[in-house]
Amino acid sequence: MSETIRVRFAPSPTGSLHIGGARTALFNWLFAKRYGGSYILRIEDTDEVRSTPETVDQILDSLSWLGLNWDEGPTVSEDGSVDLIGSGDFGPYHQMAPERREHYEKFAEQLLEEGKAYRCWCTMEELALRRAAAGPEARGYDGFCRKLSDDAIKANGEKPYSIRFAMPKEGATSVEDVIHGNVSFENSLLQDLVIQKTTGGPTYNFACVVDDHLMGITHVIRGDDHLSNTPSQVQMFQAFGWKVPKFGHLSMIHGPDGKKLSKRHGAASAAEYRELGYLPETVRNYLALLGWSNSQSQQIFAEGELEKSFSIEGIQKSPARFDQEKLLWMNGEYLRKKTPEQLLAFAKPFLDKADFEYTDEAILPLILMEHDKFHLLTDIPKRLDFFFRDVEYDEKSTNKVLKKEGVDAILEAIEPVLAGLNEWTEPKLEETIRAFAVEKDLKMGKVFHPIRVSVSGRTDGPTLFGMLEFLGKDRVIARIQDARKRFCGAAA
RNA sequence: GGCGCGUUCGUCUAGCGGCCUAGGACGCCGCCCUCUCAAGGCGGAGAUCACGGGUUCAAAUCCCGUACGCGCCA
Repeated sequence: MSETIRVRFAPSPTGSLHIGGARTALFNWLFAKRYGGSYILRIEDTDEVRSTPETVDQILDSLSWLGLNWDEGPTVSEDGSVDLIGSGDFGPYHQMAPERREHYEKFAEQLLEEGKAYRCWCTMEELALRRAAAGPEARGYDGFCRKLSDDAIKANGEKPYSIRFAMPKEGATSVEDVIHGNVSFENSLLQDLVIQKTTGGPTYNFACVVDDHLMGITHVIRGDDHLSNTPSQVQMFQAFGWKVPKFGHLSMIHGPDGKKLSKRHGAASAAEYRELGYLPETVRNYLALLGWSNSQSQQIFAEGELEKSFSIEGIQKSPARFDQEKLLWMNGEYLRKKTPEQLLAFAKPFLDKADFEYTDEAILPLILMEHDKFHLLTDIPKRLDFFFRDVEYDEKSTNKVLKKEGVDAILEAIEPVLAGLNEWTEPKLEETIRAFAVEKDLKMGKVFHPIRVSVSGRTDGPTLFGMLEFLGKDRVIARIQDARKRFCGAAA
């Protein structure tokens, strides 16, 4: 029997989209694309204290940026406003919605009636007290209220209670995991989890089970950190007589030190990588390669190729460390595939933030000139700034090149040569400056480098003659004169 | 502490009993190209496949144990 695959990504809006969350979303998305299923987005906002509308917006924004568009879930309208009820046949797509909360209450009540769950009046204090009394061996809930007599229950009357799931204590629960294979857990170790808090709200594990069932989820693909919760969830599915979905637990992403990736390691959210100047396709491609590969160890995937080659078999069980170096290399690869026009469009937000004015017509040929050198979108304003504003001289560069014996004389001598040029073009400039070096019996570098640093302020940059052409005669000569005064001790 | 998961070059990985004197990619090193910086081309170093036992004619690949790491619960 071939049922239609339905997967979901279910973030809690308590922070921006973490890079690990982005990968979980990506793998769900890829899974749906590859096996012809639906990818659902569900917001798990049961944490009333920490969930905020702003973080919902951020998460949706990051997902959209990465191109991980959902088939069902919250909707974002033209003006950017978010509707959490969303569109699709299984909504609302967030757990705080009244309709959803009614479901959780109804199903908790059902378990209560069927004797598969029970009311628990234990307070935190009582729990702590009994745990202390039981000694260090004691673990989890002691089942106090599960054993309560009818009279005792009546005696509790209207006092607030939580609802606990009555976990079976015999046998074992097997989790069917498409990545790890079958994993088995002893039931005696499973806790009688609270499914409804004293406040009336559902707990994470319960809401998750109810929603996964109601939304027809066939494969639950999530992080390895949930593997240990899974047998409890499986038990709940079974208590309702619901079909248990298949699971797929993805390994974690670690920082370079092997510890869980966090802000401590630098950028940890998708939004940060966007701001650093990474392309969405880079982040997508790189994240896919963390824990997945095809048999050819292919590195770069063209548009649409990833979702075609993706397969469950290629998913790695072990955790992966996040390698910033490789990400940077990959971004360079993707940047080089872009046309100057595309690069300009992508770089716009960064150019507009830069401290200079530019026009598209002026900057386009410069982007072309430097095309192969960018690793980040932020490199575009960084490498091109001196074409549009005054030179900022790099101290190392001026020390190394301009503050040298004989440099002033060379620059002084080249000035009239450049001033006398009536054809200010790249080939003509090259011909003239080379001829100058030959005539003066100087090595090419002896002439090229001082000019380069004088006009750009640094040793690295675009091809010299192209740069001179774009700068124009007046600015070149003015900058050479200025540099001589400032660094070569030339008379003012 | 209990349970669970994991372990191939520094890093991401290929490998699913003989093709492995372990392949690719990032990074690193060298050379070439060259007006700098990149990019590109070529080459190199780098993994006793965590360790110890089995099974087998043959194991990175199968089984068992140990160690270490991580996760969940407490």
